[in-house]
Amino acid sequence: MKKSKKGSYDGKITLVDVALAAAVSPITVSRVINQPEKVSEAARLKVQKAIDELGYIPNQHASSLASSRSGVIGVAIPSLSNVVFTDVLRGIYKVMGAAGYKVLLVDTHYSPLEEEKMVRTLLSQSPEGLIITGGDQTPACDQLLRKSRIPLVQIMELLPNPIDMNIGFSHLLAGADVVAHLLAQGYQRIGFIGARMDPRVQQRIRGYTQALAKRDLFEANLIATSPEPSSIALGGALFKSLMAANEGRIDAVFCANDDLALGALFEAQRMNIAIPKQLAICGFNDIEAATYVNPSLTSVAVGRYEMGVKAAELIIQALNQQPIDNKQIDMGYVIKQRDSTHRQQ
Amino acid sequence: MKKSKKGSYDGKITLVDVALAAAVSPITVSRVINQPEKVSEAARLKVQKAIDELGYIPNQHASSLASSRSGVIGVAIPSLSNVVFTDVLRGIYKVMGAAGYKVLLVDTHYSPLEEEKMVRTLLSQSPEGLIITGGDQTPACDQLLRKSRIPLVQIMELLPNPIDMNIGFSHLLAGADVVAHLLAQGYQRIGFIGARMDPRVQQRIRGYTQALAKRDLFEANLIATSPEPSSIALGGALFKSLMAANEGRIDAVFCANDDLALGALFEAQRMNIAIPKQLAICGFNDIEAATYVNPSLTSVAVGRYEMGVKAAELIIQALNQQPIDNKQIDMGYVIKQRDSTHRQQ
DNA sequence: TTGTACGCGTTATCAT
DNA sequence: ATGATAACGCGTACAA
Repeated sequence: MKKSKKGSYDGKITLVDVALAAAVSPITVSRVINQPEKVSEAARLKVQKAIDELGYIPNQHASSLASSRSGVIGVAIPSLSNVVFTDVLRGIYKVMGAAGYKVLLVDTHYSPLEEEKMVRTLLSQSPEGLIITGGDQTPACDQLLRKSRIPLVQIMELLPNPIDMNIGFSHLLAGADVVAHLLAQGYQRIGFIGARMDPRVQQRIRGYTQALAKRDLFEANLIATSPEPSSIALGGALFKSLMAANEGRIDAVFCANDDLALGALFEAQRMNIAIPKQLAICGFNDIEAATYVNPSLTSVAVGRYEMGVKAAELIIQALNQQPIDNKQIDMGYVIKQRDSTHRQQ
Repeated sequence: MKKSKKGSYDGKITLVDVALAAAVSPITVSRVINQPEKVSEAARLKVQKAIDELGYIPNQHASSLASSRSGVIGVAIPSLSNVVFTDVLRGIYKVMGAAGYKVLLVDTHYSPLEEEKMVRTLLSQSPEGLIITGGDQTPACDQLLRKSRIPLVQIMELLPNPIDMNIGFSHLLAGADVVAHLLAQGYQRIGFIGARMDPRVQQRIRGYTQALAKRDLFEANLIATSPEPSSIALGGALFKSLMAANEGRIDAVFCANDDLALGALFEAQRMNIAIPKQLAICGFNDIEAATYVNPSLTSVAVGRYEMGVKAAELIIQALNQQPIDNKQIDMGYVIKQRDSTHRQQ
């Protein structure tokens, strides 16, 4: 089962095998694959024929090693079971796929330590670019990334000290704006429901707290949170404890995401609380259900797919040595007002 | 910026650099990383120190090339924006991550041609195993996979002719069972709403059609479909056209998935149709919202995460040369009856 | 347009 | 337990 110096059979067809079959040199085969325009029509056809007949598939590891170009972009996200990230991913895959890059995707489970481990994994694949979530890296991971000298985009939030490039929006401002919206609608006792408590949720809470405190409307028991992953079920449960902790004296709930908001909304319905008459509910992320649920759910919309696209484009620009006018991009957000927070009607 | 024969600096630290720093041979460094037990305590410490100080990260491409072990498992799914697949993915990542394998994930966009392209991409990375969705490969892709001689699992549905291993459930039986359930509840004119029309949805329709035809209850205009991706919005739209096409004479709707079902449910509410009194709605996949929406939504539950786990375990078993008792595994399904199809109460 | 020589960073093999 | 040597399969640089 060994393979002799020149292309004897071992199951794996190599470039040398193709070269032998086509009666050309290996480098010509290489060129047919990578720079067909530099090869004569005749040679190209011969080689292509051999490739097809032998079912040759290039060995990307050998190619990467020889050229130090892996064609791989590493991506690290905190969770695979959250639309928020898969939407961004779709944008990344779209652009990277079209540009001929493969995406190596890792899941950090919201843990900086896991992230560090995963970044090592990614780096060992000699990625040409990296897209990671947020700015909550361990010091070691931060060092690793700074030393790596490849284009890097941190996504999902605006960072004070980006390692390289950064694209996202201000969760702090968004949180404060939601409060402003609710106040403008006449709601006063505004509760907050949050789960998983990642850095972005914490920023939303800060925005919420600051906005309320500024009007002297903040109280600690207005906040109900859980370290567990968000879910509709958890939203319902947190809503119940929020109401209990305030003896029902709550007239609006700001939920850290739409799953929690749906849970709160469904639970409120079961408790026969009229929305938005007795109680307003505002979500975050604007998932599709927000538009169609009854009553429709006010939520904060962000161009996640577009953020993925833009992040990928930034990487590609950097790889093509094109100038990048702005290393930090604010995607902004829009509060989509719907029935669930529409008091006067 | 070149690198001389022995470890002069070029930005990339190699195994040779580490060996030099630790005053051992390169192979010893390699052993410290891959088979630490075969190295003396003293050498191990020296080498580990050098690795840490230099920030050495192994080059996986060189390793793969030399050892013909890439540590990569290729996974192909039709869509990143569908919980159904990301749930499975979570299971795959869980097991593969724990076993030290990297996952290379590609998105086929429900297209066999795209899938063939992506499979080529995957194969060029010398994956040690492959997990792909369904059995709708192009002939060329099928050939590629059969020739590849690496463990392969086809997931999501039960296939008549699996290439290698197969894990899923019968969408045909599930479709028929849903009809049986609705009939048992006393519903007679049962419509079907479907979108995207991939092979699995088609099987569900076949099951539905056969079950109805057997009782002479089938009519062509009971089916409303669209080639577009499923969404809540589309569910609402298809529901409206289904009702229009039947002049409202529909007393149950079987939706190909829960997004469509939620769309139908929300739209029915807006049309003031009482559920389940006037109309039953049954979904498919049992996403979390099905349990909590009001009224709660009957749906077909499948252990997707478990399917991902099992698929990954099959691959690993095969890689470890362990015997595999059953190359085809039926995950089964359960109809979760909830309020939306509960006529007598 | 085509080919030659060599190196990419690591591991397998065989010695010591 | 440790090391020398030769691949692994391909691309770069230069030559023809």
